[in-house]
Amino acid sequence: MDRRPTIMDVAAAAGVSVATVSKAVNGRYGVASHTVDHVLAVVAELGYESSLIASSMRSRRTGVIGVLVADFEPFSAEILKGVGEALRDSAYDLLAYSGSRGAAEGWERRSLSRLSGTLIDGAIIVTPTVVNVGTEVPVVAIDPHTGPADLPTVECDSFGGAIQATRYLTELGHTRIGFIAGRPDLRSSIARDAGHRRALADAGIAVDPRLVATGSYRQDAVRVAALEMLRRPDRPTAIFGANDTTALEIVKVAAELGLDVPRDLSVIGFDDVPEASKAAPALSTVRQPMHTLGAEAAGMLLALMRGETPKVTHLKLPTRLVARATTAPPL
Amino acid sequence: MDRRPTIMDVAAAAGVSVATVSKAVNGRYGVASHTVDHVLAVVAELGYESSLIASSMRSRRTGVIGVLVADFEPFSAEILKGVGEALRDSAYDLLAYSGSRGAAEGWERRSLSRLSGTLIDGAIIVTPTVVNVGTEVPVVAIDPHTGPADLPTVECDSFGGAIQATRYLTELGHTRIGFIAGRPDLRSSIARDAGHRRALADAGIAVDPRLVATGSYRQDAVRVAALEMLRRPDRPTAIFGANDTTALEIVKVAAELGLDVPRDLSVIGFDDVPEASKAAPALSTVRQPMHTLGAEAAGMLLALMRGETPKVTHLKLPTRLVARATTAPPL
DNA sequence: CTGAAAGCGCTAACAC
DNA sequence: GTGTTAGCGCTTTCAG
Repeated sequence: MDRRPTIMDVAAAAGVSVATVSKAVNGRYGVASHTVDHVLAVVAELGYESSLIASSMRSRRTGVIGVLVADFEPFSAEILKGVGEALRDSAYDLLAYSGSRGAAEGWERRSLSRLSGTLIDGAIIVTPTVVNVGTEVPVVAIDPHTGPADLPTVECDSFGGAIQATRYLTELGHTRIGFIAGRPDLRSSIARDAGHRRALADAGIAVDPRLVATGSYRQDAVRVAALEMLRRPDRPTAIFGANDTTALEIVKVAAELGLDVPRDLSVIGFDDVPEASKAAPALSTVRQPMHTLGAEAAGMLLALMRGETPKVTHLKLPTRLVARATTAPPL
Repeated sequence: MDRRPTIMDVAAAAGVSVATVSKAVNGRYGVASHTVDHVLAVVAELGYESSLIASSMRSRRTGVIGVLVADFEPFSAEILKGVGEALRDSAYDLLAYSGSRGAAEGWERRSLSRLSGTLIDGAIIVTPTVVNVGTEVPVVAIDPHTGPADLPTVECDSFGGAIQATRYLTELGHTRIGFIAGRPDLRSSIARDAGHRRALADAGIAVDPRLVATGSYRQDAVRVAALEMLRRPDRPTAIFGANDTTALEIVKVAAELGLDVPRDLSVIGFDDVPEASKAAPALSTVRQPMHTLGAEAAGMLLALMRGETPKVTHLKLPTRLVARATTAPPL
């Protein structure tokens, strides 16, 4: 726990000024090469590393890209892997940040504000609910939740994906299909709801309002909704959960109620997070390409940071149905 | 992209000094409550958020915990989720950092040095190769790679896990069992090698040095090793890869060589990252509890940061064999 | 109760 | 080619 050497320590040990050390370390011109060598030797000997904070405070460029998430949960972790892959060969460090109160409204504004202009040169915000953030650095949003943003965005086709999910259910022969939605104020959530209704309409099935509930992507709310829906005498034979976490919770509730999945109840989710395929039974779902989402956002951000204007600033990626073990024809 | 308001802007708008703003924002004593109210109102109006960097530069406490990784790959992403879960209800922000040259030796020293004492109040380092890092903040290492560290550590039982893997193979009837190791200088890697040999010895099988190679956890090296091993006339009927990434690459090479897994070759890995179960065929492996690893490290770090001395400073968690579709008896 | 002023470690002008 | 100096935005004594 001894004190980390500062640039002053190096300067003193090398017998030069701090300015010279700074120039030597950063490879600036105007320093004799033997001085550079000497300084670098002292740097190595002392194990000096410039403080990211102090330098970023002055220089306004840090070589760090930030990924802002509400929370490190499965979805954002997958995104992060994608961003990491895309940035692996770039010269950028990657910093992922999650505020302590991820759930609180406005986390993205707070995090961005705390980091931008100083610590990071650019940011990727994952599932922000607020997107009109004024910042000093380029920002790309992944799966933004509110209306059309002025921010460049990358997301998957939630509408189309939801159609795939519900259509799959209708094609299996289900007619009583429940839907447990995400947060009603969120864009992707609304799109999934709309897709569900469209598929139902396409199959000539009327929407039963008692078979639609709001889970808000929150475990407790999903549980309440699922319990109520599944205790009905005319309970649905299939439920579409607006994301995998929702769907997994539905499966759990069904099990508690003594219902066999998929015999008594089919369940399908959305996302295909790793947990979906590891669940028992493995969850049928609609896969969104989370790695690609992250990688595309990274590419877009890099372009923005180079001062370019990306040709596509609102990328929408396709989804794919992944039928696994929680779906079957109705009895 | 307008400039973020600084504390000076707030002070000017509120007609007070920056010192007063600082005190009001941070809830320090010695400010009239009506002044506080007024300042806070201005803060809200302007959308001011203190710069994490600037404050950390002065105050030495930031309320941020850092997770340092070489790279955001599957293993570290799982750890991160575990840490995130454990810290969800704490007051700490979580910051995960990966330097641009994650592969380079000494990344952990560099990252830690750049962040510690300034940006973060404590750190969890994932799979560091260097652990004698002198720092100003408490540090916990997960799965450290070198000898007994003076640092508190959390890791899984690599030795026992490797025994499980190889024993499973011998029990299936394999006698020619290859091993593609990780980096020879890494602790967990050495332990897996040792476990493999022990299980072989237990089964009365002599170690054939031609069936042991070093993959260094690097795709290219694994490929070379696997190709060489599998092209031998007396090729092994099973290979144990020191981690899942290694094993997955072995499966790939086998396929290219026209070998059917598991009919012609059994493959088993180590870790059970999400990718293992999603692979086709699904990878048999030894599961290490990555979430728990992360959560335990977080708990330990929190204790350290509170100034406590954790009773256990070197935690070793058990592993579990997960037999899936890449293992079968030899022909 | 409030404000002026001194830095935290570093970089970038600008002198020498 | 090298050193001096002025801040970056903030917190913290210490006066008033």
